[in-house]
Amino acid sequence: MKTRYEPADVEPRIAQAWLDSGISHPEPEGDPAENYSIAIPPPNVTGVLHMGHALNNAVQDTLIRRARQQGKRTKWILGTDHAGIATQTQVEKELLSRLGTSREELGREEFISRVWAWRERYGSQIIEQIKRLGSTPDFSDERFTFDDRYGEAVLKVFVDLYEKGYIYRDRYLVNWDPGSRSAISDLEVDEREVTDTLFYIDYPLASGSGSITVATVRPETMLADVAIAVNPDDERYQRLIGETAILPIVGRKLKIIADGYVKTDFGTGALKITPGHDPNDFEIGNRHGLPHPSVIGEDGCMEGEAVPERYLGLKTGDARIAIVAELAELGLIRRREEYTHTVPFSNRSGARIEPLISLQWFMRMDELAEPAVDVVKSGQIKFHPERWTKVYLDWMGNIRPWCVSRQLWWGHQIPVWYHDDGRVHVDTKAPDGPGWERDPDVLDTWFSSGLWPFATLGWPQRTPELKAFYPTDVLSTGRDIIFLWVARMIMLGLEFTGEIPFSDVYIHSIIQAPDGRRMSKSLGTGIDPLALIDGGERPPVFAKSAGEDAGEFPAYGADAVRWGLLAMSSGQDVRFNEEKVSQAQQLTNKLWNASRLVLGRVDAGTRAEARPQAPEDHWILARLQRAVAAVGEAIDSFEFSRAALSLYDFVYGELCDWYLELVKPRLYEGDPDTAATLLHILTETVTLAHPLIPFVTEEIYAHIPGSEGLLAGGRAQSGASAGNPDALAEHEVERAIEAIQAIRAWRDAADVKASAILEAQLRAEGYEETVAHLARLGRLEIGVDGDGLDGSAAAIAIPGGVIHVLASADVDVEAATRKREAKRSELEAEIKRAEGKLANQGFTAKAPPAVVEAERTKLEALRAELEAL
RNA sequence: GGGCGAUUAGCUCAGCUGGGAGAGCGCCGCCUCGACAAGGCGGAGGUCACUGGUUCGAGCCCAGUAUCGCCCACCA
Repeated sequence: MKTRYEPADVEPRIAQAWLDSGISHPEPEGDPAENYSIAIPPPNVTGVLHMGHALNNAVQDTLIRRARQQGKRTKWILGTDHAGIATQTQVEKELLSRLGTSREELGREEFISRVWAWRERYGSQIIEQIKRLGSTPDFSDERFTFDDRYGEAVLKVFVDLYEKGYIYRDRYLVNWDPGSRSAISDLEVDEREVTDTLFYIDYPLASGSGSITVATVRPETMLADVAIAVNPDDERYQRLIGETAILPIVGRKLKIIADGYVKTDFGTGALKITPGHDPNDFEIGNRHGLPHPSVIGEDGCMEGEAVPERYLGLKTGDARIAIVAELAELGLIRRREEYTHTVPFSNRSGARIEPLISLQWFMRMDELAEPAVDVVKSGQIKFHPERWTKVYLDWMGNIRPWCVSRQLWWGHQIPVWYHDDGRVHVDTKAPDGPGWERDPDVLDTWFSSGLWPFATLGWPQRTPELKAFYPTDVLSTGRDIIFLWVARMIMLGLEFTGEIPFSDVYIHSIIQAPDGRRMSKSLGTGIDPLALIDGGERPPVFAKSAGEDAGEFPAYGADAVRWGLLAMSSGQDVRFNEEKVSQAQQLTNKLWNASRLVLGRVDAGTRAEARPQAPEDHWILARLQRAVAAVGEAIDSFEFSRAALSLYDFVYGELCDWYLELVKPRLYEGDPDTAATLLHILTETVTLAHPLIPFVTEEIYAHIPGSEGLLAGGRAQSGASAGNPDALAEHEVERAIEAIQAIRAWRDAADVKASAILEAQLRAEGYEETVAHLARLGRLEIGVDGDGLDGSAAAIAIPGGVIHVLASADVDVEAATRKREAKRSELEAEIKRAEGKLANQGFTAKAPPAVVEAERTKLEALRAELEAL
């Protein structure tokens, strides 16, 4: 065994062993209440692994491995998402750049087959990357949201919802994304701040007596104006309500109407109403029974009956310039001003949203939302951290219809056929006979992902998988898709299975770039998890100054990356910090070397068993017990950073820093009880650590004499960590540790060489069992006969007493005295504080007795220590 | 406009139900001591953003202020 743990030598081999072992592929048996299942958030089939995946995989794999240790039959459902827009866009780009062709040129069927080919080529990439992380989803049972079987479930859901009246088709104002040339949902729209010119335009009154001025940033939409609205209480316009204005350029008559929506203090207080191209105007138009003509087509160019011929086909931007020029010529532009406001952009294509009236499929959500609200309010589904509950409930509380149709090709085609004669056929199967044509649109990707937890298990068939693993237990994801995905899974799960799809929703942290920006490939702030694992270029975002080379990542290994990410993420958004990964690397290395110490010294015949002999054995067993509880509770309550740090504290701060040092003499003597106990401690420690750092623990486990099978197979924590902790022994060891630290600090202060063994006298009770440790680790020769005090050069204060150090050339007496006096005044100050507190009647009267008692005990101990000094 | 979160050591962050401020990294000093130099030991370093309040006692609870971040929302 090497002195340094090299993850690269170990991890691939072990990952393969896990794959071959079948541990992640359960038989579909038993009851979902006893079984444990998680459905992975399916990554985009053409995606590559990023930090969010790495963290989320660490989370889910930790949960899954813990469940295995608890003896549960576990299923981690794996699969990928066809990701409609994203994938289609990617393939279209590829077609254009490599073949100079477009999907339109290829035709629908050919294009789809190209996407499948693309999927064959790149689809397994992210799955391979997930393997490298050490994740153990069921690789033998991979799903895809565009598989035939999955597709059947999607169509069935559509048809059912249609028949129940939830899904309907309507001409409605939608968010049109000119980039992907499709409608998109409200959730795919980002608001961005933009500076536009606000034009004040005079609309002449039909009466000929003057004009009314409206303000707009989109003059080109005026061609679709149907009215002018003012606030009914606006005194300026009272007399104009009911009058008629003339739409410039076109000459159409516009009624001046009153509507409470109009603000009196913005613009001119008069609003042009364009229901065909503005959501608010659409509402107002509906209230007043107005038509909603359209002047902008799906290609973002001017079209429609209302458009004068000279403007037809112009892009909206060009049309704006031309129309403003014409208005200026007519003398109707009263004013222009800079105006900064937020406007919608597609977060798919980045294009500015063009609100358009369009014939689309919608899903009514309010009724479906009700039970989905109830199960969260009642606690059947819990969010972690808990604050996301409110976010979810607020959104569900005023949920709006969902536009589910997309004008794409890569997706589940809507199962609706239209006949020449006007008949409509909605069914999972095509109708017989001629004259039918299928709706060309496909469903929003999130429509199919919404079925993920049950469609992956074979629903609508009552498959053994569905019976055994649905409902699932935990859904772990990022907060950006709470509405897009989580909410829809809950609604659709309840509607179609009658059960909650999962009982806990864990919302993991977002890991930001080291400089606090969003991690993004295009910004150059992304960090590739695999570069961290296997070593690779450290991105420029790490550079201390611009242009400086940030060097390379060492090959930290998957364990380090997993632990590091978990330790970073405490439910809060955090900056990526490489030190945490490095800290984890040290942890794995430490554990590795600790195991070398133990395994190199025990016989092959030794079997792990707790056979405590000395106080430190009881102490470490108690600490182990505590660590097992702490790590377990932390994982169970989704506090992964706490779990990671609790583990670290135990392995580093207790096991390696102290126990191994204390036990060394007995280990070197070859004491069989010590060896057995050490093996027990080591076995239990790797078991405890395994969900968080699976590779190194598996590797160590394989070297432990008598170990059987794979640790990942679900070895349970052996509960009997030697029964009840021996409180007395624990206390003895604690004070021994404090004493050793005091001695070391004193040696340092007194400038004593590390190699010097000093003669000393112990003057303190309670070290009978541990005095040898004080001597060895404090590098003292401790006599206990009480002689030799005359030669005392210094006194070291330790809990419950003092150690006298005999005069020696190695001791700087002056420095030692300074140290002693410093300690003395420290003690005096603390005594004073404790006395003051106890003298406070309020404290003694109102504080809990236990607290007061603890304070008294502490004071006594301090006084004793000072006394001894 | 509404909501949520953050503000603790030089840096990145812990600190769960109120009872003497912690970690990792960085910094200083010592150490090739039979697991580990990616190591060990010791140390320095903090008015817990600010102002009030509740309490015997506040980093933690309450009110307000400031700064930063995120989410939701239909002001032309």
